Amino acid sequence: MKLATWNVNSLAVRLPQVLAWLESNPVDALVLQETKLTDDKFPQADFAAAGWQAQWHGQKTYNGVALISRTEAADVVRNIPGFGDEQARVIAGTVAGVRVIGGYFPNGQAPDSDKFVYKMRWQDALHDWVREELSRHPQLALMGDFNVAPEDRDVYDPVAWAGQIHCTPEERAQFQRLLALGLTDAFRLFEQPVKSWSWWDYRNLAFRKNQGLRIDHILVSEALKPRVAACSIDKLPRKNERPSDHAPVVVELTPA
DNA sequence: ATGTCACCTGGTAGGTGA
Repeated sequence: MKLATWNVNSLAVRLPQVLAWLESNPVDALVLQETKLTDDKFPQADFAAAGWQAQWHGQKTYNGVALISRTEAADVVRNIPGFGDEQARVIAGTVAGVRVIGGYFPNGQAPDSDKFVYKMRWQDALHDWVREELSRHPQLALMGDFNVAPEDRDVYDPVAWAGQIHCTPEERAQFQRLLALGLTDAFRLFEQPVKSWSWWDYRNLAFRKNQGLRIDHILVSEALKPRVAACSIDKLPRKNERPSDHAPVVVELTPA
């Protein structure tokens, strides 16, 4: 069984790439971020024609998430229950016995901005809700674009990025609070190449120079952790002619 | 090199967010 996450930076632009990637990578579930589509524009028929189920939660212009799966997701939740939010950032569902939560964490813009305050509030709410979800669904994967580089080894230039957005102590503390719920960063369960990133800025020839951050993550619960067989970042789609700025992250699970 | 991309409004450019 395989699960994956990918920030596609506009599903309208990237739909052909997503369908092609799914054909080469037939995962059981894929969560998407930054679909940037209102719900009426979601390309459900295109996924269905390719043999995929889809659940989605979108809005105009910004954000937007989706859960693509081979079998239909059960108990689907959109956004964090009880947390009033205009922004479409969460979709969750149970696929093949695993609770899959896909999140597009707020960017935060800058540590002294209102958007950073929102990022912290959003993460507080997410934390408390994930704790409840874990009690209901021991086998759980929280994955998505976290917009946080958890450690300096997740940053191409940690000195330049020190204290900058994605690297502040507050964001890293929030990441640790999620781990303290009993979640594990699946990527770090394995030896990985140094300078492993999931995002490269479109500017500055960052991908060519491999200047990136690892901000897309798959966190697994204690009950799911023994099943994790592999976890990797697929850089291939970032080499496309018109790529997303993010690469997919994939986790492989042994059968339950 | 702040060297890009995607979206919007409202127009053939400028602003916003990432």
